[in-house]
Amino acid sequence: MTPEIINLIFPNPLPTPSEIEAKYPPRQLPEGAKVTRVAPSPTGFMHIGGIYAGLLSERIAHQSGGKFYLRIEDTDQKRKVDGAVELISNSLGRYGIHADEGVDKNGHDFGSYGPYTQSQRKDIYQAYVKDFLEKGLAYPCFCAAEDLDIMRKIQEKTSVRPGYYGKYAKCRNLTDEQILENLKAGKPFVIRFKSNGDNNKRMMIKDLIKGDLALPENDIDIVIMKSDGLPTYHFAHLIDDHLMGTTHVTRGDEWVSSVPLHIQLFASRGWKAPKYAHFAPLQKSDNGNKRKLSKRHDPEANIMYFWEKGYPENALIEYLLNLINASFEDWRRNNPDKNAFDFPVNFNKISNAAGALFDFVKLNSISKDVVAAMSAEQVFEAVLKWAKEYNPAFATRLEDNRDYVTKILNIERNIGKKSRKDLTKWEDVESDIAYFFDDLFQPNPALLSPISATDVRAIADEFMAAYHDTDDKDTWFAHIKSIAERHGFATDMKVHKENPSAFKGNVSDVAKVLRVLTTGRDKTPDLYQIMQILGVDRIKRRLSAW
RNA sequence: GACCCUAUCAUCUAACGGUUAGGAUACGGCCCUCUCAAGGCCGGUACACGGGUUCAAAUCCCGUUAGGGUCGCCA
Repeated sequence: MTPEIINLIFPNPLPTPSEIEAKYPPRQLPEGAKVTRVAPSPTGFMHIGGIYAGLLSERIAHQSGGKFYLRIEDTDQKRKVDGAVELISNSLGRYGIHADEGVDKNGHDFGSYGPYTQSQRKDIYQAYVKDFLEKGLAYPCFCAAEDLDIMRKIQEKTSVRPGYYGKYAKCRNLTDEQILENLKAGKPFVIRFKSNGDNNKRMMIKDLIKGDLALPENDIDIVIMKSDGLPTYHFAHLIDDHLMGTTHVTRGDEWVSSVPLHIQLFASRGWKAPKYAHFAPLQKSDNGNKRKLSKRHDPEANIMYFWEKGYPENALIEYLLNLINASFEDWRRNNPDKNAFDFPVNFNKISNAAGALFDFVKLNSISKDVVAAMSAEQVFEAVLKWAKEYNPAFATRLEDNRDYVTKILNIERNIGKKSRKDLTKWEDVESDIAYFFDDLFQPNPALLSPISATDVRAIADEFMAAYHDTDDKDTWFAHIKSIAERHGFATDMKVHKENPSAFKGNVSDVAKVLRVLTTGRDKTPDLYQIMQILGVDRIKRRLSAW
């Protein structure tokens, strides 16, 4: 390629590769330290898979004493959305996935291997593209989209492998004169990599998750620089992961078939390629088939879904960790008090099978455990934070009744293994505790049947006549038992079970009357504690209102 | 169409030539019990199919079937 052509392609001055490399010295890291990254595109949508990828990469890096950074891959200007970087940064931060280097929520760089936004690295990529051109490793291609469509149709029709390679790579053999002519005519062009690969040969690839793979060499002359002057993913990967010193690339397994190309690219510059770890993306069951969790069809693909529902951040992290390494749950059982981030993540233990189905049942179960391990105060703060964003009226109620609600949340909490585990997510709290508030309390006398109205009346009256909120639980229950006895209900469950026809019911029916009358529900947490919190006046009112 | 990957309970998975195929979630039962939840105990359910190799196969090989992925100026 003549200097004249290259100057026509890159008229503006560019740094040389060695100038650039001088600014990216090798990282001084201890032996075995891994450098990883998460590299989302700012599309305005944070996929749960992005959290999965971020978590995995972050753990791998930090557990090895290495570095983890965030890079914004915005080379597709069409898909770029305002505010997307902030969303990415906030999303990762929310789950405790902190980058050592990268871009903050305002789009500002931190760290010394930047810039970390690809659109700001245009000169760097172009410097290398120019170098590729000079070395004869790349060439300009003037094929328009329509030309490529025709090419593909012909390939389809003649049943040959589609793609820009071999004799189909028309621009590969353009003469300098032809290139000059096109350039001078102002014809749009891209730069393509001149592949020397042979599709009939296999190359052995070691993937940290998938194991050894034999993939065909790449013979396609892929685009490395688009007509807008920005690089494609493949080229940006080569340049960035080299300069930024990435040692381990963790990414979705849709990239597996590009690995031969990537290795080829690294080899073309004599650079050491990073190690690759390809994981299967989260799946969704669809009519008996599995498919990727999709932005369009699955609300839970969007990380915001979990914010709206109020899933504790820890719950999602634990669930994801469990998918990353199934041994997590054993570890958790043996280390109930440790931070989830202390769990040692291991590439070898990532399943190399097809992607896992996202399982809400399991998530909910984990979430219940996570919530049960929190203090009432912690739950209160978390619910309040959630409500401020998603249920402002409830937030106001919470703030106006901080102590009262904290007491409610404390019912049967932190009593070891028997702690209540009925709270899954913050969204559920409002309806769970509604009956503690007079304006939300809904009487439900239908639940009292088949107990007779006279019995209900008598139970309510007699209970109230001798209810003292200073009584301890045993005294309180003895009182209920005595009411049961007086009205022909068994006080002993076993006695009732042996001879049910001798009684109207048993003491649980008496408790049920009180429960339904005071809460409007037939299923509640411990009634003694509920009454303690409700207070004498409220109980009296509800028992007599019937 | 070509190429690559994958296949164990309903779900996530363990097993790396010899196990009554293990665990967790879910489900069912019992116990506990003022209801519910929790907890304790118990239970059922799986090696996709067909051939090999081997004394021995979920595990290795081949094929079939099924699923997933790639083949873009998207990442």
